[in-house]
Amino acid sequence: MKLDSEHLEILAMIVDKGGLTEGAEALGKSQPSVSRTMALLEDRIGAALFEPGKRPLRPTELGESLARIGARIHALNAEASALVQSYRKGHTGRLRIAGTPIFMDGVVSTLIADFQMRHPEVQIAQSYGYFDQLAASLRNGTLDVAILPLHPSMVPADMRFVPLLAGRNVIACRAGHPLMRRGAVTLADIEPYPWIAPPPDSPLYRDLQRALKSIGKEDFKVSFSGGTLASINSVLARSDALTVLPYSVVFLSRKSAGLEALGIKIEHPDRQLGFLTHEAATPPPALRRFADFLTDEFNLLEARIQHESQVTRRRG
Amino acid sequence: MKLDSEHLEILAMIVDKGGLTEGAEALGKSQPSVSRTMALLEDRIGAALFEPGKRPLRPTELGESLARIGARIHALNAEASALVQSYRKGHTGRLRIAGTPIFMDGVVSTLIADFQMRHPEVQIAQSYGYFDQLAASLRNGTLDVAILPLHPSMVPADMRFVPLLAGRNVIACRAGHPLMRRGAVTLADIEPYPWIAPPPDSPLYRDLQRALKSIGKEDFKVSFSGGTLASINSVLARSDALTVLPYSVVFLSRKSAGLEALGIKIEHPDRQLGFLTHEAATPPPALRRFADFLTDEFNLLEARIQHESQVTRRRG
DNA sequence: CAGCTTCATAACCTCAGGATATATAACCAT
DNA sequence: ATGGTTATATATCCTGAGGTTATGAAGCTG
Repeated sequence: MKLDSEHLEILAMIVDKGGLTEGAEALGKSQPSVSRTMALLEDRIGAALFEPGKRPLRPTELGESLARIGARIHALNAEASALVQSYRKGHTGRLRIAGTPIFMDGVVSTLIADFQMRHPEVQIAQSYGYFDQLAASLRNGTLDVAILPLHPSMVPADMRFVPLLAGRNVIACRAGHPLMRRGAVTLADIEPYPWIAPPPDSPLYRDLQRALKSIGKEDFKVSFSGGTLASINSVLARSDALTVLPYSVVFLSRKSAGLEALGIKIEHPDRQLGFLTHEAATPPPALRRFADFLTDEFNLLEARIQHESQVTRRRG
Repeated sequence: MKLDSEHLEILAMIVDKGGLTEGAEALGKSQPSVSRTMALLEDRIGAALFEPGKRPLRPTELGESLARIGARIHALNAEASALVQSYRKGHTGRLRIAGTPIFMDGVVSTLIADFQMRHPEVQIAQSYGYFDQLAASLRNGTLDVAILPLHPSMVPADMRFVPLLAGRNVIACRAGHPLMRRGAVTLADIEPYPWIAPPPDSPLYRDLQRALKSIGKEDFKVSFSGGTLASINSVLARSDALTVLPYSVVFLSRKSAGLEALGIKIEHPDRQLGFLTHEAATPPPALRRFADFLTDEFNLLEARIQHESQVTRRRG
């Protein structure tokens, strides 16, 4: 025999309120409705839930026991409703975020930490990938949002791309690097130093090639390649090697990693960092919160970078 | 927003079984039924419960969370069903039992203890009373069963009386009483001893009067009156006083209280100990169990008393 | 015991949710 | 790839739970 949980909840409310009429009112139902419902329940279980012939309806022993269970069911049901509400508002849920490694490690991961301070109930699953893989994951629904540098013309038709930051690249080195002592740096200046290269399949590797070509340097010596940002930072900090990194990454890890950007202009990649989502997929509500958060934080970051460059320019 | 607990239970089953079809089967419903139910639930909460475009249906994060709650609701619901089953079989419930004090204390209370060993989930509320009050309580539904000595002609029309034991009364005294030394006891023998009387409003008091009158004793000295069985036993054991008690009570408290019955025949009351119930009331199922138990135990008791008297007679 | 309050019943209507039949979409193996 | 297999969704119909209002019956109380 299967009881209707709703019936048990109604019973609990009646017992709690001390009467059928008050219980019905508290439930937002009519009195006859709950009366009939209780009659039906009594029929089903084949026993009285209320003492017969008592006018402020008083539960029997069995009625009281079932009411206790009904109250617990009600609490669970309310918990479920609250969970749904929280989810719909974006305060709860799981967010699957992926992006290109350097940006994820250098910029996004710190922002994710901030985001989780505000929304501890949002579980974030982060992974890495480049454009093709990211787009595929978005399409097959295993990813909610991708964060990567992209040229507007490269955005697939079935996706939406929201730019967050201009993709300015710089040549980075350790803070105490010999090149940092001079004001302007020429091609000849950087000639003797070895290079750290991002993984060969990454866009940054091609950026590095193009950047060096743009300042007239066709071939270069690679002393280290293939590492993640943490490795790159380590090697960079303990050697006189150079590399090409997004300025935002250098900006954010200056203090912690002891990095600086050389004052030499290199070609800007015609891409912007932004996030990519699949139009067809219904995004988890938490994504909206995260996207808003990212937009705000990147605006702030951009403002800080602007401010910094003005101060530096004024000083220099 | 109020979710349907049933929906959550179905969701839990689908997630548990790993697919909609299997879940439907486990629930004893058709596959389209649960499919539509889940579609309805998704509509209501405005979010996906299952990853879209996955064929062995896989729950989303939200779906899994709600399924967990659904499973807990299901457990509570099952608990309620089990409670009802247990109640209907008489293994659970509350039993309000009342009766005349001497019998309740001397016979029934020990049986209640035995009964509760077998049915620990049956809560027993015991109280005391005489006929009028017991009948009134049965009629107004504050009592489930009364245990008292009654003459068949005195059973009210709206009630049912089941006799359990013949109402043989005896003169009781302490085990080492001077009268116990002689074989047959005469009226003259008991002349010098004081009497313990039950409460004056009790049937036993009238029994006492009639019993003594039946052996030719019109007036008697009362040294103690009005106590419960515990008091009577105490006084009886520490004095040479006599009293009239049901033989069953003496039989059961011989060892513990050190009582004996005199070998003098007194008038039998024309009543039988039995239990009285209200015909109109729907009895709690546990009452049936208790009534059956009482019947069995009293049969056993009667057999033990029979056996005893035969042994005594053979010996004496 | 009259009047108030509380609960039960009646009559009506809507819609959740049961079933079967069938379409459609993933999955899998060749 | 592609066709067969399996899993899920949709269509349609039908029953009954449960919502309503109106009204009757039964406890409770002064």
